Amino acid sequence: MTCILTSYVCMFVFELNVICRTRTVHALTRESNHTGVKPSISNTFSGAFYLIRENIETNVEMEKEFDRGYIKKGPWSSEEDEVLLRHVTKYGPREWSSIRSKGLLPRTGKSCRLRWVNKLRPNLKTGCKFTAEEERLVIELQAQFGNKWAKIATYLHGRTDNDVKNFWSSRRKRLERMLQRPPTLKPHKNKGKLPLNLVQVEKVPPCSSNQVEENLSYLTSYMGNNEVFEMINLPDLIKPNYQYLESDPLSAVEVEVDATPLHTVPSFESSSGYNFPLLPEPLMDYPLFPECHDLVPEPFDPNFIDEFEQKKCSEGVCSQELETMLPTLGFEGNSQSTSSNGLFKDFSSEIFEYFEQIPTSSEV
DNA sequence: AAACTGGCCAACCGCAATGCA
DNA sequence: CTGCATTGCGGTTGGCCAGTT
Repeated sequence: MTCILTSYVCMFVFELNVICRTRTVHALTRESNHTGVKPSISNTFSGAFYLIRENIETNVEMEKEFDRGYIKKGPWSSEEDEVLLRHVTKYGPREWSSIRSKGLLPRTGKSCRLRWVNKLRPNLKTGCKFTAEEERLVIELQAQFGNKWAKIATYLHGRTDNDVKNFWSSRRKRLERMLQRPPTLKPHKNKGKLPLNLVQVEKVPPCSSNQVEENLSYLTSYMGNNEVFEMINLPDLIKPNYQYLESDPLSAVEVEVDATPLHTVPSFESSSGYNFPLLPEPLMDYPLFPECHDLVPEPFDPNFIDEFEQKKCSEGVCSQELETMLPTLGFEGNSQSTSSNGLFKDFSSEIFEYFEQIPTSSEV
């Protein structure tokens, strides 16, 4: 009896999770209602489609469209998200192509997978900026692995390869732009701060975004100053294995900027070249922005996906799957996190605005 | 107030790897 | 072994938004 009740509670809570998560996604992401695309069957179809399938209505025209091979592209609707989440709940994050072949969504398997991985997966730190620590980690890992974003992302709790890639890309663009254009010190950008050219490098702790920029401004403002170029070319002291330093001035500057004084970064092996600490497994804990803590109720489970395989249930959603999925609500078996705070703490306040709008069963 | 610019991010595309018949 | 389907990954694009001119 207890089990049954627990299952029902879990089911209910998971449904809430599904609803809230999809609402959250769309509260956080900008719904592009004005994409400029003409309203056509392409636009109206996908939203209506799940209703057709879910409610087992028949709309011959739309079914024909689907059968004709119509594939929707572009932004995802909350309805589509819900359908996708239901599929993943039922079958696990797999069989992406079957979502289309079963007629659940007019999306390609690739598109579905991408949506799940980047937006719907549990424990994603959606809308949360990279912390200084994450930034530093990305820089280190990128130097170690190159542009292996998926690999790098496994070391960053709650970040997708797309997140890392975008972060790196915009960071790189920023740096490029700053190097291309001699900085003009604008007073309004340095309110209450020392003039950038007075910043002492040795006082700058390991990189945060602002500090990186300040450092860069400091460096670029001294372009042409031999002393600075000597500093930039310190890789032999700091990161001797960087081969590309001399050929890529941008990288050189990045390294200089990113190069933290050795004594402040215990994880660096300074004596035997640039040996990053071995990272056989994704890091399980790292500092977060205070506002991000709530988004990550428990350590990331790198085997999350595997658990679907181990716990594949013959029909519907079993309680084990729910346990796997429910960590996003703090139901991972940790009694402390099942408090009311823990239950909804990973949702922004916005979500409850949406939530209140959801009609109750009696209203429906 | 309008135009411009840069940052951010979601999503697409092409290619490679893998699995399977 | 081969060909096809599926999955995963990295690069790229395009749209929105906020800040600046």
